[in-house]
Amino acid sequence: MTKSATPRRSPPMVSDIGPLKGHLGYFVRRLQIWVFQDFIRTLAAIEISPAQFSVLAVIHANEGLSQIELGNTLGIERARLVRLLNRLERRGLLERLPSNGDGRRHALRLTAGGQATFKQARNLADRHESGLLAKLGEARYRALMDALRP
Amino acid sequence: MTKSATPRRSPPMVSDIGPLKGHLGYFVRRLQIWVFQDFIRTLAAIEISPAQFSVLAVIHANEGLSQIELGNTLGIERARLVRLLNRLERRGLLERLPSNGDGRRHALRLTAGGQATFKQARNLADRHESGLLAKLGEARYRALMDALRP
DNA sequence: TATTGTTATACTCTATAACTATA
DNA sequence: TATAGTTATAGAGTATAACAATA
Repeated sequence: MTKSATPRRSPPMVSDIGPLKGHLGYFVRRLQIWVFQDFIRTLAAIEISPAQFSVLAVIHANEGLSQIELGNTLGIERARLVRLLNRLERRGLLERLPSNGDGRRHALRLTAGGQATFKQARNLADRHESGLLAKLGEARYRALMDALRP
Repeated sequence: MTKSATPRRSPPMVSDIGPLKGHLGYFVRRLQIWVFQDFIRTLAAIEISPAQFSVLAVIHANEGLSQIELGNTLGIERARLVRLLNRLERRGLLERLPSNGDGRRHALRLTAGGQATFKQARNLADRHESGLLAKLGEARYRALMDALRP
């Protein structure tokens, strides 16, 4: 090929962000979007979003927990969680079993297929994380992790 | 009063987050939500969201810039920006003037009312930021700022 | 009475595609 | 042909309220 097929576009001209320079929330938001976009791209082949990955991870680590516990752990509203779980259940990745003891609760479990998908997801998520470390540099990555972890 | 009027609720039981412990994106997301909720509460009285604040701030610092420049600066898609600006224009906070030179562009400016509202917003946003520093502690706040700023 | 899961509604955000007017 | 702004649509996230079943 002689030349790029993509049309030449003017370099995106960026302006002064003014007082946003002094706001933590602005930079946290920009980083979060950038990280999630990379995550989504990396796991696109298996169609697992960041929220779905977090749900599978917590169920995997806490088999039999209830929806309310899952929601509290991840900060997801219980009404929102219902639809999230519906989709994963329809995909055959998890099941809602009757809870022993409390008739109001469901005990959440990954199915065999859910375990397999989660294993793939974890491999891709690890690749994503290594990519972050490479792009941010070890020092900055470590500084962020140390400052962010509660 | 003798007792709290709010019903007693069981302490939210939180589970193990498993492999999420090793993912930067998880912690960045949790922090971002926490910071934005605080921002929204602090500026609730004047009904300015984080996105609206960022738009007012960049227009204030770059009077006459175009929508595409504003979008590039903040990472906001131009289609989304249209509705954001519509609302602020309807509230009388900004105006879209004809650009000299290029008939396709608008030159964005804050109105007098927009300047006044932005001044209020900046005061409240500063209070929000001081609150963050107090809640996170100076060391952690500084570490985050240093690691986040590009 | 309170809690768990569910349904429903409304609003925001994000991602596209297509249209227009201008260049 | 490409760009700036606009409109429209669909999907996801967020915030509520209300309901049934169970405690």
